[in-house]
Amino acid sequence: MAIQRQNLRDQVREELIEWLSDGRLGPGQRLEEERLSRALGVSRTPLREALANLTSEGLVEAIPRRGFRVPKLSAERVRDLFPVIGSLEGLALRLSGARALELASGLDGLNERLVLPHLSPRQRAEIDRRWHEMLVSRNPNRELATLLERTRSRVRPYAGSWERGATDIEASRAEHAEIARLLGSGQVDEAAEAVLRHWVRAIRVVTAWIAQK
Amino acid sequence: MAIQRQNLRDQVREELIEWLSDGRLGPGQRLEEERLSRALGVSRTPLREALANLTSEGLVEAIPRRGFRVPKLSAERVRDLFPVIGSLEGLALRLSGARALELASGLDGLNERLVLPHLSPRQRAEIDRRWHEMLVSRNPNRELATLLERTRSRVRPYAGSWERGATDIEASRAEHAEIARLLGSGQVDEAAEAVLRHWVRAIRVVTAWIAQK
DNA sequence: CCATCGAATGCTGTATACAAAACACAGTCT
DNA sequence: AGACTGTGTTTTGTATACAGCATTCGATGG
Repeated sequence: MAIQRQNLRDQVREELIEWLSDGRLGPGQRLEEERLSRALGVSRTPLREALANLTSEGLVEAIPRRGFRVPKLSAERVRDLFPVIGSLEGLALRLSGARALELASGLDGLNERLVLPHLSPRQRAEIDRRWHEMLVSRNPNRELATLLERTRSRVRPYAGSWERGATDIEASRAEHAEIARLLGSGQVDEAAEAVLRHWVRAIRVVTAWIAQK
Repeated sequence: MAIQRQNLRDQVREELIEWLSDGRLGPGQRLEEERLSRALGVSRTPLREALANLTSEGLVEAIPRRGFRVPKLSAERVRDLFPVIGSLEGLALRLSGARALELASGLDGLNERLVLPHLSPRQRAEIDRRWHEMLVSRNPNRELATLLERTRSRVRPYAGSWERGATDIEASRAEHAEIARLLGSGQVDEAAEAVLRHWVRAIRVVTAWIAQK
């Protein structure tokens, strides 16, 4: 049972996150308040409150006197955010402790699907997302969980790099497998380090993809 | 020279953060929009946008149909946030690399002042804040810096625990010194671990202080 | 034909107005 | 006496109106 949200601000917020995730709002796009509010069926006030909300999470950016935009793809942002996510996921693992042991098989199951040949970049990104989601699912720290979720949603627009050629999918699969193996054998600290390395290595891949576009 | 902010939303935001930091707005307090907007000299619209903004950072919380409040002190929040901060500061150190070496003497200088006998809890908290600020000042990762700053500002209301008796000030000083020593000798990874331990140990102190109040 | 200046248009930033929900308090009923 | 209901007041949530800035497109001059 979903929580009944009572104010438009939060409903609009969730809807915008949805639109940002599925690409209906893409990087660099300008968010014209009048058009958007009509599309959402609300007035500009709750829309602007939702946008102000998303601004501080970095999902949209506000340029004074020029309104709101979806941030453009930026190699610098990838370089900065990926290690942060890696570090936070590592912390999540360490805080999961023994509860993380049982994750290994589930992680492996998802991981195998990552390399299926017929997948679209979007599908692959979705599997990867769920893999990382499962990875931290035993973490009891709520603040960490929301922080991770929010930070990860900021790198959602970079999911396009999962196209063949751009990402060495087999390398990712192997790293995932190694992390799951370490986890399964109780080497949580080592797994945490491997997660960080995994994200740091991904920087090269994604920045190269950005440059080549 | 401060950046000339052009919209009221951001100005109000900064002002509210100021009020939250210096205690003019204390934990549990209700934020009546009409009164606040009059006090700030703006209308409710930019105020609400600023509040919506602060909501997603956790500095205020929104209760539907009941407005905005300053979050109450909560032991759970301390347990959750402190390790996150510790982990992020550790990452900041590791990303600082060799640039962190030169920090040691400055850190020690501040650290000595932490134990001066005549300080108020507020002054001690301020010195501690500046110590940690300096600790991560060589980190080149902007995203990490803002994330750290924001997360740290959420635990600002817990600064009252710096009163004598509540916090073992000497223990903090010793931990700071150890971190600076590791840093000075180039053992950055060990320093990062020590920072995390430092924050984890502080959980006990601060939760005890909350309970005893 | 190109460049530069200016007016028009569209959009943002802010204020205000209105409706609906929550709260407080008093009066009434059990 | 205690609890409940009803009314008045306060406060939030949303919509709309208005002013001012930015951008764009066209006109005019070189």
